[in-house]
Amino acid sequence: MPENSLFFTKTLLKWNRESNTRMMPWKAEKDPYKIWLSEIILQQTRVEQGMAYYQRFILKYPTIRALAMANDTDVFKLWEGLGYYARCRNMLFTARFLYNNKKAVFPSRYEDILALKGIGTYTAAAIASFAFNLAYPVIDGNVTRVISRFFGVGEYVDLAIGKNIINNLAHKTIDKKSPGKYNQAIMDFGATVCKPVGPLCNQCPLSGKCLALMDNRVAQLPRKRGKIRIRDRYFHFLVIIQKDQIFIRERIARDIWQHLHEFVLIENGKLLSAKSFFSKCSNSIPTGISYSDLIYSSGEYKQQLSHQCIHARFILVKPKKEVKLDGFLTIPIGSLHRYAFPRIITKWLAENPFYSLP
DNA sequence: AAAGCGGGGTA
DNA sequence: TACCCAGCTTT
Repeated sequence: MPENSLFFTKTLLKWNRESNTRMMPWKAEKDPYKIWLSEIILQQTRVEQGMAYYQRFILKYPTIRALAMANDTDVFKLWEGLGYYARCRNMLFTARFLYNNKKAVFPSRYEDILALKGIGTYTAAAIASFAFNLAYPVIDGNVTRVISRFFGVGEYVDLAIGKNIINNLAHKTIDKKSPGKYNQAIMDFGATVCKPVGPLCNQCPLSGKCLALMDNRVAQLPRKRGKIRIRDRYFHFLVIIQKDQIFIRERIARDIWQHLHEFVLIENGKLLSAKSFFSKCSNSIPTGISYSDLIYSSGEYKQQLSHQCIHARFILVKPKKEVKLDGFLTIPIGSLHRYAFPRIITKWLAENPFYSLP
């Protein structure tokens, strides 16, 4: 087994030197701030999806100080569409923490990096190895897959037992001399060769000693526990327009899309037509708004989240009586673009420009 | 240990 | 459809 582990490490480094053609803007980057940003953006996010966001962020907020000074609305606007918005919140918090308490210097010890909000074991190891060449193995989806296949780990990798085995193997196989290079190598290898589906075993340099391949279990590994169940929710967005102003508010409840914005939201057990919406939800609808104020009602918009499926209808009204709403911002329609909204709302906005509506 | 959190790509 | 992606935090 130790010789297999050495073969594994050497082969990945060799593959990285000779065959790894994957290019990313933050490769060879040494600024811990930029590495941090790239790693946060890439949590549960494909490189191709995060690339443009990274470029825009670096341009607008090139330093810890710049990010610490930014206002929340602008930063969330830049994050809009990327998902997992707690990442954005935590980055802002940590940037301000570092700026106010650490002279805007990013910590260089693994434990100190790990202690920062929004940074877990993967991200701490990535920053420690890439920026400071410390020998901490990254363990992400790629690494878990490559290791579990090559070493034939059949335990559930999302349970403590399997995690421990992967963790031990990762520590055993990391190259102590070039941990950054090695971490980069194994992730790129997992993304381009040892892929989740359709791995390129026929041209894989590890195939000679890959236990999963020998046992014909490549497609079965890594093993994971059962899947989650998805909850359906039905959102009715009441879009209220009054003298070229529109009502929006920030979502602050303990729910999805925290710190993004929305219109008046009324949730129901099922998706209602505009007409039944006004009759069935009358006690949730702000006073002074009635069916006779209806200008337009959209079809069904759907969005699949990791744990929920959102069904939404947009109902546009222009109340005849003046309405006031507590907790809402009234902003000019022309300023909508400054605020971050969930994808389902930006999609509706894009397809229904207000100038085209009656 | 399990749940919750986005959005998009791929077979 | 189902699965997964350079995961983390809270329950």
